[in-house]
Amino acid sequence: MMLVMTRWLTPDEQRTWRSFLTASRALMDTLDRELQRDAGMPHAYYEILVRLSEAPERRLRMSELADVSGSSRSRLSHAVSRLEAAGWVRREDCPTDRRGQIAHLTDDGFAKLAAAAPGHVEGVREHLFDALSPAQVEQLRHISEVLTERLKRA
Amino acid sequence: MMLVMTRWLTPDEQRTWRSFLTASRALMDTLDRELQRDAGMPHAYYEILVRLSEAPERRLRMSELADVSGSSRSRLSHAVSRLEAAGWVRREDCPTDRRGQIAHLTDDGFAKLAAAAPGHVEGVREHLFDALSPAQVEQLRHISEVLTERLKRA
DNA sequence: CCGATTTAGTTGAGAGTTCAATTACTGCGC
DNA sequence: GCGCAGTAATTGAACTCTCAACTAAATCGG
Repeated sequence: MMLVMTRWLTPDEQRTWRSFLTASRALMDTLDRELQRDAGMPHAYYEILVRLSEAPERRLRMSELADVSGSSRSRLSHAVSRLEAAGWVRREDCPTDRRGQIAHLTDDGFAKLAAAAPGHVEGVREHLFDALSPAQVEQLRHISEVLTERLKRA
Repeated sequence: MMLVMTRWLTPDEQRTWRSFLTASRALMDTLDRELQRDAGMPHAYYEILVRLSEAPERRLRMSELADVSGSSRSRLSHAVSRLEAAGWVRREDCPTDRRGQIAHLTDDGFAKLAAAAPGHVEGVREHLFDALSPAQVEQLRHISEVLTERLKRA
């Protein structure tokens, strides 16, 4: 029989955890809703377009795009299929690896992104940065980097 | 014609935003996956059970449950249907408002929650609190509370 | 070089979420 | 009381995401 003492959360941790949960959920939901309303796409799709737009020649291997956009491969595959149907992304064969596919942001996709970006950035500013002091921004960055680092190991 | 200067993000804000996005997504994905694997339910369902378990008599009006669990009404409705099918929740008529429904956590549901909680709490501790100093926990709580407060207005 | 393992990417099914429409009831104003 | 705006909750369709299974190609060990 397995018997391990659970390290329950202290009241302070409990409060922190619930606040964090509520805040990040509300923030993401709000931004997602705004993006859906103004640009007709979920935030996950927006991020795919952003990452592609920053890549050299606006091209990225599927697996690399999955990594930087925080998607599973399967999710990315489905998403790119939709983005391709919308005409915002095209798939190309990889010349050096015949298993590979390269996602390429089209001009239409870039235009779409350029049109959506100001509104979205305004949302991020309004709902996140306008609420925080410079010191808190610094703290949040540090905390997020520590967490990201730790979660990458797992 | 609408013409508003976009207040773009500074490099520091950019970095913070992306880190936060990556970290919170990774954290939620990890906890969701663990909960799905160990308890066969997504985190959203787990939270519904938690909130019910804390309510007087383990009963809560649907709309109130939606509020505290951060669900839309529609989402909650679908979710409770599933939880009801699993035998963890029952719906009852509200005696004071004939439009109302009351969600009631069953004994099976409570047992299920009690079984799932230690593993989940361990995950929260491992992936979140073990990575942060007490000062950072304090900072994160404060930041989250500010954000929650602001997002509630919108 | 060859079989075994690993990696890249896709696919389909099932599960969860969203959005808009719908039903039913409450409570307000007159 | 009566009509009417607002509230409670559900529903179905469309969409997104997850998981496991699958194909195909690269790579590794002998």
